[in-house]
Amino acid sequence: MTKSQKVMLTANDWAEAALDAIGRRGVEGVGVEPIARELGVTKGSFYWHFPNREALLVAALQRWEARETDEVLDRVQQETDPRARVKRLITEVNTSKKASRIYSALSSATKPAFVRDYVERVSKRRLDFIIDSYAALGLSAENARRWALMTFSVFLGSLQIRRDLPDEWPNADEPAFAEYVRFLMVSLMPSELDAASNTPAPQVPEWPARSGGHGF
Amino acid sequence: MTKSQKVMLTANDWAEAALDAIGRRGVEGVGVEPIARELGVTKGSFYWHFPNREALLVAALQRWEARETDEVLDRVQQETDPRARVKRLITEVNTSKKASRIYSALSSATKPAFVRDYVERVSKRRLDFIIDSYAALGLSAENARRWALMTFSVFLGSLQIRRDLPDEWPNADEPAFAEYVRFLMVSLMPSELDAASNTPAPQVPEWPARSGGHGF
DNA sequence: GCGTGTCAATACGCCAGCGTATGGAAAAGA
DNA sequence: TCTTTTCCATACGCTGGCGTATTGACACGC
Repeated sequence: MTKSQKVMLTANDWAEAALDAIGRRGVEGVGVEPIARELGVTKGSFYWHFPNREALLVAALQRWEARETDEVLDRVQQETDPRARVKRLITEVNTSKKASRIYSALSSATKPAFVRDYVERVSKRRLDFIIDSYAALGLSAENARRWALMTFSVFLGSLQIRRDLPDEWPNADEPAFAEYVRFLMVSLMPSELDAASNTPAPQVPEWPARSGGHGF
Repeated sequence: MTKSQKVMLTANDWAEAALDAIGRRGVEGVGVEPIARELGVTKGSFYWHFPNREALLVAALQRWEARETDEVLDRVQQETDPRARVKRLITEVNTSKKASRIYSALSSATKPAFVRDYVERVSKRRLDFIIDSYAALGLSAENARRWALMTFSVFLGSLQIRRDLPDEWPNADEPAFAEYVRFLMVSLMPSELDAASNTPAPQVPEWPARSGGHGF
């Protein structure tokens, strides 16, 4: 354990700093010399831990993929009730402004081509998880997919709105936030009729009309 | 009219090329020398039309803001029926893959600080337009806002899904696309009960429970 | 104590991109 | 025709960031 007082950076420290830089300055903003300055060292340290800048990006992306799947999904997956899962997913929008910035920065990145692979895997895992949650409610495969796509869209779109129009988004401590969450829960949850309509696998479309709705 | 055969670039040509570069390489990818190469000229041409790179970005953003408000909204605004407007907005997701890439690149950009102002104005105009569309259905201000936030989220999230998970998104020519649009229309449209419940401006929440839903 | 391995600082060459300065060609005006 | 204006090319200096090479400072095993 070599760790006197000079802190001794590890490769994970660099990867974490790179992830932070992605969130604050985008993928293009990940430079070894700028990050070295932020860490209080020079790039002489970096090129001992990594062969080049691309390896740093790979390490950061691996770290990101691990966190966005294992940690986040595990936290939502502890909810056994599918309805609680969706609600948890919605309220999860307002947690970790930093993680959402990283997601959007990676989603819009193009330059290192392999970034797209990580984004695609993480996004697909999330979507599949939501699909499974809706399927657990008894929906057919097609319907579960439709509901999941809409819920995932709301999740992603909410992240962007909160970033682009922060004044238009209710704060988590305001009552408007809880009201909006309740509103979304009603809108993003199929009614019992939908679920019940799925037991014998009907061939007719399961959502052609709406009898009631949000009325009271 | 000086315009023999040497094409004679104008400032708008540069701004348009910069917008295209934003969509393909992000805001950081807007360089005067790379764009000059793409236009078949040198930067000697650029610095005659613009004082510096920042001015090019401003010109590109002004052009973008004008297009995203006047053109797009006018195209949707021609629909007088609020329901048709929302449907038009949804199907508009699948048009112009390039425009959506520009939007997302600008939305995740941070470096020139004034980019955020343009994104905020364009986003707010779009959201306000959707809010007005729902208000035209007879919803209260709070409810119109809630529905609009959800619809706008679906719109933005769909753009991201189509970019991050293109395989999971139905093509416009497949029947699954039309079915999903119909599904969204049902989900993103308040029922007549909701609208009717708004005439005397009731003080009780207008969406506490759901009587029916997507069942058939 | 003494080498060995670990981590970081320094110095260097390289390249891409910004901004400037200057010159040139061709059309427009006089 | 001669000047002026318009638009672009060329050449230059400058900066920031990448990658390499070399050296240096500790810690630890022996």
